[in-house]
Amino acid sequence: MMQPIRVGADFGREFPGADPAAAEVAANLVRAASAFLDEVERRRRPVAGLSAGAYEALAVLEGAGEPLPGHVIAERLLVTTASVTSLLDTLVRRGFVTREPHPTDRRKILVRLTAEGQRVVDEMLPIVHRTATDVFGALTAAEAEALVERCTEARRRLAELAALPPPTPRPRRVRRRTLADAD
Amino acid sequence: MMQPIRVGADFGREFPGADPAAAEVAANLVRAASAFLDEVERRRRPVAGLSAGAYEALAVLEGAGEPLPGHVIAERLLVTTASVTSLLDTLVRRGFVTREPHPTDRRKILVRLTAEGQRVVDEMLPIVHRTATDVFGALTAAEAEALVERCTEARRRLAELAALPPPTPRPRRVRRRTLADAD
DNA sequence: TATTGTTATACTCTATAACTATA
DNA sequence: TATAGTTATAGAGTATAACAATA
Repeated sequence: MMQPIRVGADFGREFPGADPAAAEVAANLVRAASAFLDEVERRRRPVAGLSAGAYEALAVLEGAGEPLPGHVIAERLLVTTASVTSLLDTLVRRGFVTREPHPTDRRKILVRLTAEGQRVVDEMLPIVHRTATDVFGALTAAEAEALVERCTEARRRLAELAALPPPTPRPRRVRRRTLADAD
Repeated sequence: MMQPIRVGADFGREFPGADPAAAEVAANLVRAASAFLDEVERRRRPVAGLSAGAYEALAVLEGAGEPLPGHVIAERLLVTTASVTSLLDTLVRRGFVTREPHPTDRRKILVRLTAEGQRVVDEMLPIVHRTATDVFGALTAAEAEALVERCTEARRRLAELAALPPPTPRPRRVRRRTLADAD
């Protein structure tokens, strides 16, 4: 009952110049990734009731293996330092990290994982990996490697595209209906 | 310079029972999908400055080909009717949809795309498909089909998992470091 | 009673801008 | 001047709960 997301037969007429197979790949990839993240969040919620960003911040800290200044966390999370400030407010309030002064540079703070924070990470990371195993563990080594390769090529291409100015208005579309109501 | 996201050599010791290949597939898939959505948003922003949810709502309306009651939009978007109310407030204010009374069921409203809303959809959808073509258009038919298949299997598996109660605490993890700082 | 939609409220995430302290 | 962090402010998105109107 769970079928691939497919484009309609008139896709080519409606979107001249667009590749139907590419559209299907994109739709199916995005939906799969989104469903995966939903399942991770569902399983992870009971651990500490934190948002995805908060769990990521804890994982970054734990991955570094040492206290980190705020702007480094901001870089890894791809958000502004202002956003990190409020994220850390939550984590400090919940007792999962502490702020301490940087020993040599007094502009900086160091964010340190508490024992409780470490406990959260120790519960949370296996949940993520277990979910991955539940979802993708049945793939053959070749299938897994092919998937990783395709995703890496896509990320490579996307990194190039992101460096370009957004393309200007496309050829106008002809008529209606595509993969709209695929759920 | 853009390499696949890989787990560390000690992954197996740290996360007994977790499949390293599955973890790599999950990480690469999620990152690729996220980068794709970022690029779509970057290209789509100039069209009308709407959020992803607002564009999706317009696409749902246009895909249906007729005015829809609010709760149907909520179902398709997987959000509550309360969320749709505020989403529609924005779209009405911007002039992209109108609310009108349902002819027979006076509890309902019908949301209708305006000419301006139609214009937004006509500009926006080709941008999405063009992005897909830019990113995935170089795949062979076999590669594309394999990708679609793997994603569909994952969604199928995830639909099963979502129906289960979240699994209870996993075997404890042994030591530190995995795919933390892969960016 | 159930359904539809709105309002009220609250919380999180994120951003920009202005500001302080420090380098 | 540049960097690090905070505060203030704002806006989007989402949710739950209570409610009104209608079926």
